[in-house]
Amino acid sequence: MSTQSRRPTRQQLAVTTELQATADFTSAQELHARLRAGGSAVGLATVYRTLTSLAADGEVDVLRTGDGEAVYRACSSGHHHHLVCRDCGRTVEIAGPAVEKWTERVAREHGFTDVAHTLEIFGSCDAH
Amino acid sequence: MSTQSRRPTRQQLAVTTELQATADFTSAQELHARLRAGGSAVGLATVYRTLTSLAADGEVDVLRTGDGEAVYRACSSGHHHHLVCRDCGRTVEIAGPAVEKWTERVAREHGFTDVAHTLEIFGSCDAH
DNA sequence: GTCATTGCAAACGCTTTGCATCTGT
DNA sequence: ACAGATGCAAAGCGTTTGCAATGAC
Repeated sequence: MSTQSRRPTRQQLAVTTELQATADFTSAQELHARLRAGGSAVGLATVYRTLTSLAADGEVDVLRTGDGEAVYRACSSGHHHHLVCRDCGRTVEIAGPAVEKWTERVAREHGFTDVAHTLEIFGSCDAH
Repeated sequence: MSTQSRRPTRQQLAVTTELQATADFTSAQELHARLRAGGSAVGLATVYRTLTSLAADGEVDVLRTGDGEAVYRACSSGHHHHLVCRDCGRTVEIAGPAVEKWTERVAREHGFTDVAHTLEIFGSCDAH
């Protein structure tokens, strides 16, 4: 089902809409509960399938909470990384042009093309 | 059991020793398998309990892989990243002092302490 | 002897999947 | 009509926990 084409169905539209209506990172379970509460019931499996597919196409950001739950958020456009508090889960978006260039260069130096990367920063934020 | 006091037993010693013998982040399962293979069998639950406790006391770093598995590493062991070929799986170890400093600085600027990070670079290597 | 630790297996929570049904085009 | 999406319930996986047995001091 994945790459490049989604949204033919009521369910997928409900998921993407609900996701975009939420600024914060949201778990699949929570999204599912919210949809159900909002009247537009969607199967949990479908929520997972849609989110997985959206993530594969890079249309949403995914990351893992400290206890291993996946949380999703509609991309706020462009490429960026996350600074995540391991205590409270607060996240800050980070842009780092220097890092982008560095990864690109290092990869090329080793003969790699079509370069992509993942970077997450963890710490304890001062709200503690 | 937790805070500040561990290691009275053969099992806990085996876990910490094996962990320190490994530079990279390692999952509980893998550690368990390695211990078993190495002759010093330890129950899986005990491996988990020990790692959790060590992590709680800040004696090991913990983070989550992309698929939600927890991986552990003895603090202060050599740190590096990986450049991974998405076609053949070939992996190159990368050291990037600049990136280390950058993540540290960015995190501090946002009031985060106790900073750790994950970074993986993906691409297609020239062996194709 | 006392109290913490171990090991096993059962329980858990999140996620994925098999399969029959339903939908969109 | 057909390919793909859906829903349910069952299976998977990593992780945690209850509890009796074991081990440390």
